[in-house]
Amino acid sequence: MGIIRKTKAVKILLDLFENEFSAILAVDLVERLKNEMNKTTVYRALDRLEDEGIIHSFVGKNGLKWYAKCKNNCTSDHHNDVHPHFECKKCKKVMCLPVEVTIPNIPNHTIDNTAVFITGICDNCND
Amino acid sequence: MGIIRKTKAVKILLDLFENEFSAILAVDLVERLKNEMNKTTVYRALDRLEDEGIIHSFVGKNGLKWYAKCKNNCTSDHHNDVHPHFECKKCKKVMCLPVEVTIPNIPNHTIDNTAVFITGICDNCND
DNA sequence: AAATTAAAGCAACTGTGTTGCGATATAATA
DNA sequence: TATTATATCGCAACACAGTTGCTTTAATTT
Repeated sequence: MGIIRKTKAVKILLDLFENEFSAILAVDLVERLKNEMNKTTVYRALDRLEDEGIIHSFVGKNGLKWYAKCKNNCTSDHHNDVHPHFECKKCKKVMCLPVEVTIPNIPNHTIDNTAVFITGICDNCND
Repeated sequence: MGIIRKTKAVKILLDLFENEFSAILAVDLVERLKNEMNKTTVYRALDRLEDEGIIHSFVGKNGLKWYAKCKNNCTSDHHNDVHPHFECKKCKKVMCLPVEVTIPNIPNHTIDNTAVFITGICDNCND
């Protein structure tokens, strides 16, 4: 762990996430890259990038998997990106929101991980 | 809307949710009821019950669909159950938490719906 | 450059959820 | 109660995201 090969697939994906502000659907990546690599390759490379703490994944309302770049020094052991994900009903984009969500104390429960998924209308579409 | 037929499937499902505190996986329902009804029937009856505001659904970390009984006078138009769902890593149960989660204001964003999914260890397993 | 190790490609598969449609049950009406 | 209308059921087939096994190819190591 800690070592990730700079394969063609990894380079392409890294580049893609570098230039993409919003999150990307796994299936969209497969579609966009179908001429450059096999879908198995896409899924496996995404897995590796996530293991390395370079990107993180989450599941949308419909059960589809999204990926977005990590910004908070995540490692293979721990993802620090516990921010909400926001899906705009208009432009359909999904974005990471740079805000903290505080979960109220729940008696006797040990909280391990929190995923917040918000839908609504984003700032861009709200003008 | 507002009228739901008391079919065999609906009765069985209602009874099941009445006696079940935690949420139930759709696939588990299909499995549990496979001798009594077809899986298509299960999915369609669940749809109807959700439309009527009797149960609500959400998606777990793995993309699987969960259903749980509504407790806050939900209607077909609006589900008021905006509580977190908590999955225990030990007993694997998923429960609705009766707490409010406040999402911080996000400039220029219109919030429509919020889904919070928490994983950890529940009170029952924490003793 | 040769050997080692990891990633890529392909095809076939898994599993959840959906759809179309004829058969059947429920409710409305006569 | 018998008849008609309408919604649900069951079945088989399908859609589709994601996975697996295995062989080939590419990236590192020595």
